[in-house]
Amino acid sequence: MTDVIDELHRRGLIAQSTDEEALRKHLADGPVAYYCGFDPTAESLHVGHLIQFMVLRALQRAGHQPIVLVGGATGLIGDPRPTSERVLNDPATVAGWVHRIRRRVAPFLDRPAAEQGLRAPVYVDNLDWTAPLSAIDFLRDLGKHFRVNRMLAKEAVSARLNSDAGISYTEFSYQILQANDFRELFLRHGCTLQTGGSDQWGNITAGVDLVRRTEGAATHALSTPLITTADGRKIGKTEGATIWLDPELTSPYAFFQYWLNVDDVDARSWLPLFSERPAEEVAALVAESEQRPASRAPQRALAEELTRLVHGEDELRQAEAAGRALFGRDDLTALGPETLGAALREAGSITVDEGTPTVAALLQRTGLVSSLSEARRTVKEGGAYLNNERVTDADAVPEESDWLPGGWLVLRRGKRSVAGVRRA
RNA sequence: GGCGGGUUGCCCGAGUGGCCAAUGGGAGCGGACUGUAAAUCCGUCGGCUUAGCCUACGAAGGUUCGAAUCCUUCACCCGCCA
Repeated sequence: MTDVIDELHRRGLIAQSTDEEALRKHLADGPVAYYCGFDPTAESLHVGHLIQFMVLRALQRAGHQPIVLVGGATGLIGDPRPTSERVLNDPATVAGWVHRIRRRVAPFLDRPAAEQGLRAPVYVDNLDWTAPLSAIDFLRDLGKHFRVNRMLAKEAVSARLNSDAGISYTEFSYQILQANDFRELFLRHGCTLQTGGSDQWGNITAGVDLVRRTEGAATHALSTPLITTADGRKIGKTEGATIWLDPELTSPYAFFQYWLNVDDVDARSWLPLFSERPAEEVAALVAESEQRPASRAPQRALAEELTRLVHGEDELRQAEAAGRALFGRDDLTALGPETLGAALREAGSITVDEGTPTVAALLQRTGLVSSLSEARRTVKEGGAYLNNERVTDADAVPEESDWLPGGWLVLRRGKRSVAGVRRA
């Protein structure tokens, strides 16, 4: 059996760790309960969170016991960002996000448990033990174990102390809550390893320290590096929009397309992180990309594997088929109403009931452009297409003969943005 | 508390009475080239009922035929002095 730590290193998933030899030995001694926490700061997790699941899954495959924590409590407090204070979210909203996120996250670890007989994940919410905590308990039982000097030295805190924004007492306290999570999970589930992003390192080690002080036990920690594009931007942000894991926010088609369009440099460096293929296959795909960039081998592998992981096999098939249909540049009438309809629904579509609006209006209504002025501009620039034919008059109304079988119009802006219009 | 400087479009940054929807750069968007890539080049880049009109240069008033540009008050930011 290969060592998980070796695998994680090979894939570039480890940024920092506590005593690595001790951790290796600990993992070799038998199943270890380990956890990673996710704070509900939005209604869905995004592509940036995927890397945590890669770590969780690798450990699960190695026979260990995953625990997934959704921070119903810490999400109400907010961990200090280096730049500015967070805006507090409404408790009811946060509770809603907790449910939504938990539901979406299940397949990552539940599926391997069901299909490969691996250990099923335990789901917890830190609100369960944090809400009952009184101010007296908090200050006497937890606060006594934290030296302010050390708390101030944590990177997240010191960055804020040196900024104009300063830091509220609320966010300053965050690390105590996260540390207590580790302690609670140690006591409740025998959890001895915490994983998370490198930006969480201070909070994670605070937990390791707390468990040592209060329980006299040694625990471990691993952090993942921050994944960025070659030009230094965070993963999963395109044209200002975030790529979410929730299909209601980012369609499986858009998700698939995001990975397919990653540029060569990033695709090569990201593939080992996100692919669970054997090392040799990953290396071969990267080599192929270097010799024959047009193959887009790493991009395809990423798109395929991750769409399958996040959205499932069926959605993957549909996203792939939609891409093929819409980017084929073939005669659209050759597609057949079922294929065309399915592809356009994946890509995004609208329905018109009364008389057909102008092309400009349709561009706007499908969301391909944000205003009529932009629609006119796009047409003028030669970037608008109706059924793969360049549109020259923004105010023209599609003719009867433009409607494709099934009652569809295919609208495109530029090379990649496609939307369907369906006649009711 | 005193003195001085600043607040311009997504961001940076010109503009100091009409020729300003506002120079330039970046981001974005489109086109060409490609591989649904990068780089490069070209174009575009507030809105609308688009040869015109409306809204915009921190906020509110004022002067003027006419203001981003002048005056007054307010808010915020940055220096120097206390």
